[in-house]
Amino acid sequence: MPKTPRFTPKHNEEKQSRNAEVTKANILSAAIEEFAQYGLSGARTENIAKRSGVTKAMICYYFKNKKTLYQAVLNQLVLEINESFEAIDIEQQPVEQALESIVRSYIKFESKNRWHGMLWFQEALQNQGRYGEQTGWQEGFQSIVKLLEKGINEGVFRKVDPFLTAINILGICSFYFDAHENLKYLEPDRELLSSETIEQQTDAVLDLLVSGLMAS
Amino acid sequence: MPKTPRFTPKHNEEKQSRNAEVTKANILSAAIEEFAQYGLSGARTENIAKRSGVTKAMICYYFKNKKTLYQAVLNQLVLEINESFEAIDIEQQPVEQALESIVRSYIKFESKNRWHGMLWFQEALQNQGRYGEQTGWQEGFQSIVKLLEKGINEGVFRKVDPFLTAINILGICSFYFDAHENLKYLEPDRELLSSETIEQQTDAVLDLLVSGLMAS
DNA sequence: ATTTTAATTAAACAACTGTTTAGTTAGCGT
DNA sequence: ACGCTAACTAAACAGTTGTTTAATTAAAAT
Repeated sequence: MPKTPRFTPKHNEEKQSRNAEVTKANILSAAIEEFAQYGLSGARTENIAKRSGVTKAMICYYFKNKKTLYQAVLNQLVLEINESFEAIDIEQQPVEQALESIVRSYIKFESKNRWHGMLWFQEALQNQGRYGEQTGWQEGFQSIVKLLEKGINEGVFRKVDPFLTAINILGICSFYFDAHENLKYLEPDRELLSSETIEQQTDAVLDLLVSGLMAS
Repeated sequence: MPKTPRFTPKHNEEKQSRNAEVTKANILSAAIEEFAQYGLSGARTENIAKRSGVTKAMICYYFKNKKTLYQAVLNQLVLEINESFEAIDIEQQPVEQALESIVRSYIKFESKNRWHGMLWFQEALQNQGRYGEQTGWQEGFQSIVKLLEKGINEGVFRKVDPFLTAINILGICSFYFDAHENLKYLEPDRELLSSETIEQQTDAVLDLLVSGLMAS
């Protein structure tokens, strides 16, 4: 069994040449980027190696092969999304406020975590790892549906189709980031990923959704 | 110089074994599907060949190589989207009605033309062919922005950010189709691509957008 | 009918890419 | 300080994939 190497105990953890955990993590995060851009068959192990500053052999050393690495990436992402969203308590807050906090945290997640949405999209396009069937984000989706139903029953939201509307909410939040590389040419001056613009976008989304959903 | 073979003049154009135009078109449409799913580097010429029922050699015979074929696909798609949207006259109609006809025709286009949106997304993810810079869809986008500005000036629409809102409209319309392979697991009973559900989705989108945008 | 040309294919080729191997080195434990 | 083990590398290997070649066949032209 492998003994777990620790960070350099003295001085600080400046640069440490050999550390299994670290390089493994480096490969994984490089792989996320590569797979997010190019998908399973389009990704190149060479690129993943370069991105993480190791040789191709390391990938097989730690992850057996490309496909296994891809699965590892998928699992990693499921973990990350779960821990990001389990904190939110929708049940307590009033529906309008709950909607706002969901949208805010989802947009924040997408902006901090670009690769996630992109990889999710690759999965949608190619559907190889059956990411769509994985638990985790499905529950998140269902909680949006529930929230909408609750709001409708309370008479706060208009009578929309909860399922389709939940999809559309997801779409509004994701599209801006996932399609960014194409959208950025539209108004080159406006830096779409700057924190100010993201702030404006968040407001725009909330504005549109709240006005679109509220009764009366 | 190649003489252009015509369709069989007599009887009908049932099945014709050898016809450059037809096989070229077959390859092109097979390539659209393959590239839309797997992107440039992920696509396999072998698959494109199989999908179009010819040998790999034909691809190079007609399109030189994979990259050139990819460019041809991109050009083809620009043509198609242009001819689909140049017909719409937004200027004349009242803004609310114009918005509705844009959304309707955009959703219809996406539903009839699944690969387009998917390929556009691949471009967004990998940004290799600079599809985002290509003319055509940018103009379409600008016309949505213009429409929103007009509606705001007339006091029909609320004072939203026209640029961001245009992106969000696009997002709502696209996401449903582009992410379909992941969304379809959410409610397996509901056939998302059936004409009824698409109809419902169109109504849901229009409902959300109109309520979200209208003043008063 | 025959010739000619373009469309098409099968198989070889070449380039690329994922995986393995054998060997090297850093760092920990003693 | 020394040796052992795990982290790591370079290069070879094997499998895949894009492209080319040479031969074949269908259809148009004469």
